Amino acid sequence: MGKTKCCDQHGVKRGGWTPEENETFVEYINNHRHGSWRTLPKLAGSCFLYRCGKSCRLQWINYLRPDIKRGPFTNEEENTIIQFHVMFGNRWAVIASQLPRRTNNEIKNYWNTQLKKRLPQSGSMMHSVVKPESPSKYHTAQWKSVRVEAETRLSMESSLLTSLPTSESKTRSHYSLQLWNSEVGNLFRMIKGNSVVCRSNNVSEASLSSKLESCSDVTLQVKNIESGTLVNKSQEEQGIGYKPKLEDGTIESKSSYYELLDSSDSALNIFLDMNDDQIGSSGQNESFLDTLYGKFD
DNA sequence: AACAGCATCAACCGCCAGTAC
DNA sequence: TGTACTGGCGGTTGATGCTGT
Repeated sequence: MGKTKCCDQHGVKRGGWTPEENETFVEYINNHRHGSWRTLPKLAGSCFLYRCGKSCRLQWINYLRPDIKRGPFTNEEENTIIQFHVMFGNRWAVIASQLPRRTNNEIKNYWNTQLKKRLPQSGSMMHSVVKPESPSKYHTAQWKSVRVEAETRLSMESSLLTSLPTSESKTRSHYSLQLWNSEVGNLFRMIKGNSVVCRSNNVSEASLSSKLESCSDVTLQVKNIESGTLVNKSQEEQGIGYKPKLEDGTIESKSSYYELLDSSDSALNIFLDMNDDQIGSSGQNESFLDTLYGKFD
């Protein structure tokens, strides 16, 4: 539907807010509460502002609200951001809800200017996917192809699931988070529309980059997506056996590889077994997490 | 001291979903 | 039921400050 830009009116001021404007604005809000943002400047009349309501709202939420915490992010806040970004991607509002005194904008800026730079660059994991004509087919095809790809790469991720101390791994939320943080979860999120570079707190940059490096060694041939068949089989399907590289460049033993494959395959199947209602929007709703938890109860 | 390039962050833009009419 | 309005969100931009040469 066509919408008029709220700031297209004549006489609407733009740009940075002056201290006087801020002061008057806060005073007005304290006396009247904001009500409708769009009508606020009119209601406020000549006492302040030739600002559009949207600008007022933003200024209040991001700058003037009394409960905003300013200043550098603590390590704890940083970890929270990273953790939730892994789970929810660029859903700043969701992440901000975990840091109640921080604003979406602040978190977004902090991510883009600080945290993002520290993350390793992901390779093009979807490079071999053939893009069908319709979005729904594309969605299905992506998921199918990534599942196949995942099956060739699970060994690298499985160690995350199997290396936890027993006591820790028994905590369902921790395990679920671990799973969600895992490459399987990452692949799943990519299909759901979040192209997020996954970085678990439990994975060092070195190991992750090692993983990504080894990923590039795996050639994936998934062409006939509609029929669900593989035109060209990958090496391990031909019995050659894919051997993940370790950080020191050595090759992981075949036996451990196959042991690990099992657990991650199960993990992938858990995601696959969930329907869209359970998953919700990128897996952020509570029923999704409950469903996920339920898989381990 | 002057300039260029980079980093930061406040502010804006466009889109979307919910809601009122 | 369709349209318009509003609030909210994420992406992007531009002004400003900082740093290196």
